[in-house]
Amino acid sequence: MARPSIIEPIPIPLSDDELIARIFRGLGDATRIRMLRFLLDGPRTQKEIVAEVDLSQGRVSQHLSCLVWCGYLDSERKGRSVEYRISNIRVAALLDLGAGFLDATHGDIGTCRIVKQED
Amino acid sequence: MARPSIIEPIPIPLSDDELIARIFRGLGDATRIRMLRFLLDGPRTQKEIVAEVDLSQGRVSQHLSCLVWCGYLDSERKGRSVEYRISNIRVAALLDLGAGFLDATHGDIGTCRIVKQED
DNA sequence: GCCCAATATTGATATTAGCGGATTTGGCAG
DNA sequence: CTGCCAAATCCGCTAATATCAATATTGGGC
Repeated sequence: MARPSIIEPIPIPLSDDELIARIFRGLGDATRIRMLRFLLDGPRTQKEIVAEVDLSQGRVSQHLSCLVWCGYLDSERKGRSVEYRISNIRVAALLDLGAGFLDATHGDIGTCRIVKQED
Repeated sequence: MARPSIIEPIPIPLSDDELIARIFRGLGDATRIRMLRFLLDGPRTQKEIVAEVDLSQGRVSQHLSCLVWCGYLDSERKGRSVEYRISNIRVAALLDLGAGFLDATHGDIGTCRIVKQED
């Protein structure tokens, strides 16, 4: 806020609310959750991840690059493979909290027609 | 998948991954984050919330009903108003963790073109 | 019952973002 | 350099969803 718009030093000025929302939106996809939970067991190559989640390789690659960019994962080239790993204990903490929240609310979110309508 | 579509006993069978993802997706909107953070200060009526966030009433109402349904907020009729309050300490914990994560990653998520592309 | 304030809902629309499949790039072995 | 495996990118498609504007509903005071 209160930033000279003429210069535009950073791509786009985003509010704290928007940034925090994006943190959560990054976790707001079942495929990414699945990959993250898989990686809680230890580092894996993309190929292993593709086999685990049973999605097209291109899709998995996109999700992984998103997760790395946003800071949930680290990646490291290993020969022709790329190995991915959970970058931060906060990721595990977030996943735990989310799961705990789900328990506490008895999965009501599964029927929310705003997060996903399917009456 | 692999379920007799004739009977359809429960609305829809959702995987744990999908449910956890939805927990986060519920928090994945700047408007909802803004309202939740405002309510961390204490209970407020919808009218007060509308005034604070400066958004259309209809939109606020929808987001609030989503937040209640999904378990982030409780609501209580008070005369002609409806008062909303954070339902659960986990909500505050999630918001804190999200904010902490944002700090730790220096807001890189703001430039992720997958969570939101705007190169 | 009547009227108004507060909240809820609906319809239309634009944008976001997930997906499979094809193509391209990078890296290692012969 | 050639072939091949792993990964990254691009493309068209579709579903999900945030938003506005307008309208409906609900509760309270008179």
